[in-house]
Amino acid sequence: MDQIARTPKQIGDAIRRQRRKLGLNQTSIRDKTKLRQATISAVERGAPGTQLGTLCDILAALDLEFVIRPRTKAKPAEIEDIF
Amino acid sequence: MDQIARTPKQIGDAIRRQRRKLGLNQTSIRDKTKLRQATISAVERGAPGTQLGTLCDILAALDLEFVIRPRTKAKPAEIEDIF
DNA sequence: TGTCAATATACGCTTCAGAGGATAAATACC
DNA sequence: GGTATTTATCCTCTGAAGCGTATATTGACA
Repeated sequence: MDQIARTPKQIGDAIRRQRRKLGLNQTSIRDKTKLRQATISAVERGAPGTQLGTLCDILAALDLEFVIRPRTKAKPAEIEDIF
Repeated sequence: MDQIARTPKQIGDAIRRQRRKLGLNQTSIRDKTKLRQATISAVERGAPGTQLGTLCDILAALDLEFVIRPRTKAKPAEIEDIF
């Protein structure tokens, strides 16, 4: 359930997964935050230029949080989007 | 040991803590990445405009990773820098 | 296959991150 | 206190994020 994320792409994926799990669309996230639907889209697609504030706003809207920890020996199965 | 982080400030703090734990200074992170020392400084100080790519580069240099998970009921002790 | 919802892109605009480069201010250490 | 190291801040410039708005594309489903 917890998602390991080391790249913008993995972070975007984890966000999209959780959003869908909550049965929400990008527009509803836009309403919960002050972000545009286009911005949500960019984040989920892994835009590396996404700003930290933007990301934190989205996480809050999805009731998610970051945990920062030393890297684990990656079981490949847990890191799903190397490419 | 794992750090909960919900804001740019908390993320910056966790990074700084780990960097120091590893006995590194900002200049050595600059050498491991292609970032300027001034940029490392800004990230650790919690600049909300920090870009995701920048952040991931720093995490990699410190051998850290993100985990994204549903928010836990915060024990205040674990969330140390609300202000 | 046609239609509506959902997501991805586009244009123009403003703002700001991070670059190079340099220096001030703080911290540590003798 | 004096000095060296480390971290914060400043200047200018370029690139791009996110904005508003609008539209194209994709996806879901009857």
